[in-house]
Parts: sequence; C-alpha cells; structure tokens
Amino acid sequence: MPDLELEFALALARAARELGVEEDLPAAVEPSALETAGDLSSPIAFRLAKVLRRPPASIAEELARRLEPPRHTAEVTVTGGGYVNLRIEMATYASEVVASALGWGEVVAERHDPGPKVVVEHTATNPNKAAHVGHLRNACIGDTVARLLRSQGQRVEVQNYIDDTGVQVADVLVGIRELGLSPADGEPFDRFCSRCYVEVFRRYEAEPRLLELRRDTLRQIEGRRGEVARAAKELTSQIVDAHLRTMARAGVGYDLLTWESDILELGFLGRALDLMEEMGVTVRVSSGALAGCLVLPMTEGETDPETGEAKVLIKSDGLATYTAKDIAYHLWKFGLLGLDFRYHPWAPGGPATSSAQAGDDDLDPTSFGRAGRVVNVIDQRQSAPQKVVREALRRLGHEPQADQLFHLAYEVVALSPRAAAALGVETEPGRTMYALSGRHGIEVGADDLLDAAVRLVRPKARDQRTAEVLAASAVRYYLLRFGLNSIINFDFDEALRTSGDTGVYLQYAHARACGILRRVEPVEADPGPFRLAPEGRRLVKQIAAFPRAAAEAAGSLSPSSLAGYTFELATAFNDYYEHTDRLYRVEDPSLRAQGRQLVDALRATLARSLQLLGLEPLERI
RNA sequence: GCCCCCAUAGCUCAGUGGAUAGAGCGCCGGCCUCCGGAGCCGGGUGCGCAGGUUCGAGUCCUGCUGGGGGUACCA
Repeated sequence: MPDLELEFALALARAARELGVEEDLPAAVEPSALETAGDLSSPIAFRLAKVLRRPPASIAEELARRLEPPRHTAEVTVTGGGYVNLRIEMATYASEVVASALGWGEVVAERHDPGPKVVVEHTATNPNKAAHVGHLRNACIGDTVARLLRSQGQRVEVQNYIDDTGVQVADVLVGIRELGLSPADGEPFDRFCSRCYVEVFRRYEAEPRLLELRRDTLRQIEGRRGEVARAAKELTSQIVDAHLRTMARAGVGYDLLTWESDILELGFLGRALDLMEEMGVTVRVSSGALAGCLVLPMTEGETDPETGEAKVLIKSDGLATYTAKDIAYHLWKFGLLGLDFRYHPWAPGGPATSSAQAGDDDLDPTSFGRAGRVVNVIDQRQSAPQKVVREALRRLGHEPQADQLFHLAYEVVALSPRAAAALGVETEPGRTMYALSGRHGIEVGADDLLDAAVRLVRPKARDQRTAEVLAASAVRYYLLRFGLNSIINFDFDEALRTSGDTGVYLQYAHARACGILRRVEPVEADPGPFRLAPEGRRLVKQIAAFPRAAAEAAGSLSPSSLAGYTFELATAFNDYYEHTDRLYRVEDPSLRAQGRQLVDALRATLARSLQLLGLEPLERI
C-alpha cells in the first residue's frame, strides 16, 4: 500500500532541495488537524522560514508549486499562513487501501529486517501465591510488546523468570510446614498460598522468633538439596502452573520459563561472580557496615565502598542477592556466560522450561537465549537494580549489550478509594489511591477479576466460551489502554465497563462487521472508483493508518498507543455504519461491492489490531 | 538529602514542538438496531504556579507547590 505520509514527506523534501535547502530537515507530515484543509498537512515551511529568511506563506506556496505530487493526490493547497496540505483522491486510493487490508499478514511492516533476536522478559511473578491484577498488567504489557515486535518481523523469545529461591517462597513454606496451614475444601492452591502468606506475616508480627524459621527455610532452599528444597520446588511448580493458567485466560503465553534455582544449580552465578572478579569490578569488603559482603561499587574504579555507594551481591551470610542472580541471568540472555541451561517442554502444549538435569526430551540449547536485544518488563520501582545489571554488563566490557538492555518500566496498579473500600480497607478522606499489598491481603486477584467479568457478560453472550473471550477482552484492554507512566487507579466499575472505550466495544464492532458480511453475499461486480461519504473517507484513512500505528507502537514499545488506534478504528466503523445505507438494501452493484469490500477491509484490520493487543476477535457475540 | 514518575473537563485518561487541546464515564435531550444497542448524534469559557527557549509550548528548559515511588546484607 502506498504510504502517502511518507511519499508526501519525500516529495516535500525534494521540493525543498530545489529551493536551495541543503540540510536534511525532517519533513514532518501528519493527518490534517483541520479536515477542511485537506487530508495530510505539513508545517515544513515554518521550519524553512528561518533558513531561507522568507515568510513561511511564500515558501509554502512555492513548495506547493514545485511539488511533484504522489499518486492519489487530488490537490495540494496552502493554508494557515504556511501549511502545505494534500487532499487525497479517494476514488482510487480507497481501492488500494481495501486490497492491502485484505492482505495483512503476520508481519505488518512493509519493509523489515529481522535483526537480532529480542528476548522479552515479563510476568516474573513470585511463585508463592496467586497472581493479582498488578501481575496481570505486567503480563499483558509484555505479551503485547512481544506481539508488536513480531508484527515488525523481529524474532522474539518470551521468557518468564521464576524466582523460586527467594524469601517469599520460604514464607509460604513456613506457613505450611511449620504452622500447619492447609487448603480449605475446594480452595485453589494458589489462593490458599495467598492466604497462607498473609497469615504468616500476621504471625511474624506477633511472634518475631518465627523469623528464625524463615531464615532456616531460606537457607535450606538455597542449599538445593534435602526435603525443604524439594518441597519448595513442588510448591513453586504448582504455583507456576496456576500462573500459566491465569495468564492463558488473558491470552498470555511464553516461550521459556527460566528458573532461578537452575541459575544456582548450573553454576551460572558462580561463573558470573568469577568473571566480575577477574575483571576487577567487584570488591570484598573487610570492614565497616558492609563487612563480609561482596559488592559492586556504584562509581567505577571506586574500591572503597566506605566512601561511595555500593550494591551488595553476596551478603555477609554468604547468600546471593537477587541482583547478583539477575546479573548472571543477563549474561546468559546475551550469550556471554559460556554456559547453557538444559531445556525441555514444561507441559504438553506449553512453553519450554530451563532445567538443571539432562533428559530424554531435551531441546536444542542453541535455540534459546543468545539475544541481541533484551526488553525487561518490570515495574518502575525496580529501576535502580535494573541499572545495576546494566552497569555490571558495561563494566564487564559488554558495552554493546548494556546498550541493548532495555528496562521497560511501567507504573503499578493501585486501588481507587471505592475499590479499596470494597476490599475492606479503611479509607481516609482526601486519599486518592491505595497500594496493593500481597502480604496484607489487599489485592484484586487476576482470576477473581476475570471471573467477575465473565459473570457480567455471560447473560448477553451466546455461550460460555464467548463470555470468556469477552471478559478477557474487557480486562486486558483495560490494563493496556493506560500509558506505561500512568498508575492505574483500579476501579471495578471501570475495569468491567462494557461501553465506550473498552475491549467489549471493540469486539462488538468486529462482530458487527462480521454480521454484515454474513448477511451480504460477496459481489462479483467490479467495484470501480469508490464513491464515499465523509464517514467512509474517514474509515478508509483509519484503515490505511494501521501499518504506521503498529510500527509506531512497536517502535516505542507502547501498547496503549495501539489501543488508542484500535478504539478510533472501531469508532470510525460504528460512525460509518450508522450513517450509510443498509448494505443489503443497496441496489447499485458497484456501490454494494464497494461497501462490502470496505466492511471486509475494516474487519481484517480490526481483527489484526485486536490480535496484536492480544484479544481474540469474535465473529459473533 | 539525592534520584525517578505524575499533575490536562465533575471523574478516569489521550495528546510524538505545529492550525480552534480531544476521548470515555457521568448528566440532559434525540435517533435507531445489516447482531440482539455493548451503537450513533447534540449539549464543554479544562493544560497546578512562576519564569525562560521558540515564528509557534499541554509538549522543551529552570524554579516552586502538591501527590506517588526509589534510595536494603528484600525482590
């Protein structure tokens, strides 16, 4: 399909060169803010005014005169004291747009170069309790980012890091093994663990001596051998299964599960520490507050942690911090460690998993890791440790990799006062948000939210499966439509709304298009030049904008921008639908063929857009 | 203390230096349903404050105010 924005921009740049402009000014072109002015507009004359020392209006006039208009140009005008505008010849342009839309493939980008492999890490929910809505936001963002990158032809491997040797696992084990807590009848295991986690923290506060049990348990988990370590593996495996089921409900999947315990077991951490010692980037502290710790000084070349800040990698009790393991993990991600996991399928039809043991069903180790670029979807609160990981890579001499390590930071999900009150939190006047807290049981379970959404839409859905897809669409779209820098002030009514800017609205628009296509037989007649009312023109332009919208969302790793595009696409269609004649009543074969093709093009574009957002397009509701 | 993020309509949020700052929700009124209203149309003197840069600032810079987060031998 012709990228008119690009072609117009290039034509303007050529015309500018004829005017004697040497430097490559970005010839900005965007959809016209004023529909009366045209379809595309450029303020380039304003920028040239300075260089050419002439009024913008006269430059714009000359640009317009010299411009070699791209195909499908109806007219070029100058307005507003210097804007150069292009009006599109819709009669021919619409045919091309429609044809392209019916041919959208897996890869949406026109020109693409697969480039280096991208590893996207997301979810990484502690495997000791049920996933809550904050974890679900992470997973939806990460999953959509992976889909967006793939839509641009990039090779992507999605990893879910399982932090199975952390202290949170020890907490739940204390509850089960030491306090004798057990699931109630019919209580899902992950939910039981959430409850257990809360209970254990209550007991810690009442009986601080229980913290001894926690330390012991953690030490035994880290020891990798013995009954407690086996119990930990059993517990975390069950929770991981629960998380995979929860995330699958929202359309989220993974290529590989990477287990922290394997990083320890296979000597990744040891190798990483050796490398850092060889390069002289770590320091063993002998005195002061950090005595006995192995640290990474935060100022390069600083060897005295007393005088500067330092990140502890190995604690004085000999146990590694999370950041130390993360450094080892990232060396592996980039293929810089010289070690590999073993790999085998986690479950039939599921992702692969790392493993410390060889097995009959081992997968090709060279097909995992070895990234040229890494995107970590981790909430904004972990920015500091993410910087440490990048800095460690840099100091180890891996500057290019450090530059290709992106922390995709996003803000957390908090509770609106209404939601907090609904969960039994004591609210205070004037306070607008309340943090989630797994250890205090203040949270919205991901499954609970999805269940609530299913109950809500079930009465109007044709069957249970449709209701589940609709529910997932509502929840997933809600979590994606906010910019990453926005804290989601979670509200049940907002999350479960089905009208307006929602996933359900998008699904309804798609189903409506499918309904029309079922009702109106394909027309054999040649549609000929398109005759379109304003609503039809807007719809064609919005369809044509899809590749650019996907590319921009992928380039800026911004699911919310694609969500915005998709909503506008659905809105353009509903507007068109309301303001054109019922297609089945249209007698003119050419108009009927045009109408059907346009609806079909919309259907294809909306479907592809929904897929990128991770919503399964519904043909009927 | 230092670092990061946020502040736009009653509420929740878009807005990539460009024309008259937009959506959704809620409220009022109307239309109607090729999918069964989860739809469409109309109703709007809002960019926290003060400077600065620019032909042009919601957008960039500085300061301030208010809110959130980080600054662990937690993750």
